[in-house]
Amino acid sequence: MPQSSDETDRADHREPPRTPRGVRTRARLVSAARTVFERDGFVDARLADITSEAGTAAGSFYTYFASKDEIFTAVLEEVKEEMLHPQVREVTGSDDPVAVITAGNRAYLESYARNAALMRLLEQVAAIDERFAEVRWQRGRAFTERNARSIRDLQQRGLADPDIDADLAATALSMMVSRTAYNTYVLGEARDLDTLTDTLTRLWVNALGIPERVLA
Amino acid sequence: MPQSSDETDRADHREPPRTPRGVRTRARLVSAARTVFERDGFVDARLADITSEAGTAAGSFYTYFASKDEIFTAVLEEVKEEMLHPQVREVTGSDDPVAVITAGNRAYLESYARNAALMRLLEQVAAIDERFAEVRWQRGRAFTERNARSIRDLQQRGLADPDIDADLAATALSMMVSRTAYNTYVLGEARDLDTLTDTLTRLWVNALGIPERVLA
Amino acid sequence: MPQSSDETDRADHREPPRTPRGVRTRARLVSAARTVFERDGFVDARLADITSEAGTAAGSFYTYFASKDEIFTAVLEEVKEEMLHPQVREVTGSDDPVAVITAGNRAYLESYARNAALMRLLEQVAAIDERFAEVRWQRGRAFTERNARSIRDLQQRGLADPDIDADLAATALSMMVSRTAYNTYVLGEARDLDTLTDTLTRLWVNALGIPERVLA
Amino acid sequence: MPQSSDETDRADHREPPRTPRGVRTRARLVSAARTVFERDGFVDARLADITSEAGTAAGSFYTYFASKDEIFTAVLEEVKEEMLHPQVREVTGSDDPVAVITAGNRAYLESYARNAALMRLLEQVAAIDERFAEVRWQRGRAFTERNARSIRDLQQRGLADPDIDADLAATALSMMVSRTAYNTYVLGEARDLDTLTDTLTRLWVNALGIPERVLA
DNA sequence: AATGAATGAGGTTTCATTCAT
DNA sequence: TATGAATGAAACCTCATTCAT
Repeated sequence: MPQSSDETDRADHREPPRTPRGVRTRARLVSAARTVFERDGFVDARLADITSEAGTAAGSFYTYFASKDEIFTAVLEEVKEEMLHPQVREVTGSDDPVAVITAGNRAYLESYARNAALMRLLEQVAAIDERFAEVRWQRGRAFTERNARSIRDLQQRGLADPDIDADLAATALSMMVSRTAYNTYVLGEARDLDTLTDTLTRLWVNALGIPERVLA
Repeated sequence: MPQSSDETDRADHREPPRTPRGVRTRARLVSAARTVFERDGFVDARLADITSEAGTAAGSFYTYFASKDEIFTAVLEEVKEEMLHPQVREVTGSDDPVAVITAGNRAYLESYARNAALMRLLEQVAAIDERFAEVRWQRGRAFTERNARSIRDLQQRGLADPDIDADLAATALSMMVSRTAYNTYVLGEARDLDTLTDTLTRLWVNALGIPERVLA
Repeated sequence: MPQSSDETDRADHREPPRTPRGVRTRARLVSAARTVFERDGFVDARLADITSEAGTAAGSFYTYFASKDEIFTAVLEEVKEEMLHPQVREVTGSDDPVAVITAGNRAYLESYARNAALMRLLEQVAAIDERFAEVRWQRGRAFTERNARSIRDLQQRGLADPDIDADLAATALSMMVSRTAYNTYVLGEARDLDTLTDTLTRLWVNALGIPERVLA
Repeated sequence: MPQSSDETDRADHREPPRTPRGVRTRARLVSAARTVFERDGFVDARLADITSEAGTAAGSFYTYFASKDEIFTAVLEEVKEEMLHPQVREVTGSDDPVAVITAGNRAYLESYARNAALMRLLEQVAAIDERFAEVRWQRGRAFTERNARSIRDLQQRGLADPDIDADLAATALSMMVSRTAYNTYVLGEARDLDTLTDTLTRLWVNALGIPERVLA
């Protein structure tokens, strides 16, 4: 009778390292994985490339990860903070909705530009693998829900078109921004950050029917 | 550029069939490829699956195609018309811009819903392979440019906010619609077509500052 | 030059083994390759035959070699010493040119007879692949140049026909010996070693006009 | 009960063509085969290359030939005359043995230079396939035997060293000439035809001990 | 915990040969 | 006789994964 009682016989994730050396090796692997994934894409990346980039033996990979998926998850974990475009709620110090939206969009675009390689990678993996599409969706959800709340708030204050479905609008406008960012920074359709921010913000603001005069 | 073909390389595309039988076999392969690609995704699709789905010998694949890429290109060719969401210019019979935009969006969404499996596939391949990202971009371009012209026209007629960068707006709004369609029909976030059309149209119309009264 | 390696190509040679076990495995593969090549010829030898002869998995071949060419090069490396027919300069202890030539020819023929299977293989590969023709040529060159120097020396000492082009004669006489050896030991035209040595030596000596009385 | 009663069930050679069209097609195939063999070598030549070079369909090959070997044999047949270096017996009109040898060597070298591509091919095939080694051997035999007779004749007339084994010497000297020709015209070690002829002839004449004064 | 060699299933690709038209 | 498509055996090659040290 096997002692493992989990879903399958095969462990599909590994114990975290118990020694400082282990911690270091694992970190080197994750960092190497990010480099290789960003360079070669998820599909073409070979575990051998990752281990050689990390300077470890091929076999060491399995001390910490059970699969390419799993190390990719670890990469996502590592870059989580980096990915979270700085929240701008209080940053602006302003209650002007347009100022908030402008700041949010700008922060998002700057973050996108900085992490373009990673964003391309994320899109790639999400397009291939449903599990990671789910991850992306969960993340976008936080952002979208914040936008939805904000829209509802504006609607209640009479500052946004009340006939618009807030959830759907939040999704659609988020898509507009994120996908335009993808076009610009991943596909390389060169555009000026200021123009981009201004136009996207203006479209966003107009779309929701936020009164024109609010614009600076 | 590693994968481009040089002079000395083996031929990387094949002669078209010269007999009706050949035409049939090739067509069976392309059709089978579409089925397999849509089912398994580009990456996981095996040539053996395609040939067995087509009912041909494994080797017959190479009579018409040199690679998975190449048969995928052929699939794209085959579905080209299917993909072109019906142009709605005259269909509406109206000159009302909102009616035109509504009709355009609805047609796009219906087409997307019909071809969801294919659209997922396209996104997948475009995310993996730059060559197909380029193909997708070229196709979107036609659509986007039409929108840009339309926006400029409205601006000149005083029916749209003249301060907006028409090209960028066209891209951004197209992204909004296409990506929301992806969310809905590929990722399966269930939404009602009417609500979707209305909301996207309203956002689009508002975003461009097209006079409210024109609506409905 | 189609088969030469460019920068972007996959590595076309492998790292040497880093452990004794690896050294052993590699050696088994090289030895097996020699057996298979000598038995089946270069063209008909299959990598699967080599690995099964070596008692390794098929994939292990690629741990050490990138191609059939490459393991053949390794075989050549391994047999390099074996191939070098013992140098006879001082061996004879004599300064008599005829004795030196006799000893050289005999040593060459004996070596050829011993390594007939390998010599057939070499001829085969050199005839097929320019790269190995070059290798053969480089090796023969050392031998031929030694002969050319010897001829020039005899000419200066008045012991050989001074009107003969020493380099060309060296090549031609080397060809005479090596090709006759091939006829005898590879194609199997049975001949007695003594007769062979004597006749070839006599032809060689006469050809250069070395005084008859020096014989015997 | 099968109607074929030959050694095997499979016909391993084909009937000659019965119609003028058939004769032409066959001839085109043989000619194309020669082109392809000379260009790509026997091993790398594909039947598809031959048929496409001949401008026939792939299947037509088997109307006339059962295998690559067989069409190669047909190529050899076609070039038989071309290959036979002009016999020089009476051509010289002289009875001077040196003049005869000179003329023979010169004719051989000229023929070799003219047919270098073919000679490379022959060497290649002979090195690979015993059956064709045999063919080459049979052909060389005629030449060698003529030389052996000539040597014996000279020996009887007191014009050549009587202690030399005439058959072996004939072989060895033929090898000397043919292999030097290979070096020169196939491997491309550039040499002047006159020097080549003179040196080889002088070596040959000296080797057999033909009196010096006979030289022109 | 680390190493790097060994494994072999799983795919791709080629091309001589057959076959229906 | 000619065609060209279809065939499938037979190789090649890769790389995630395991394993002995």
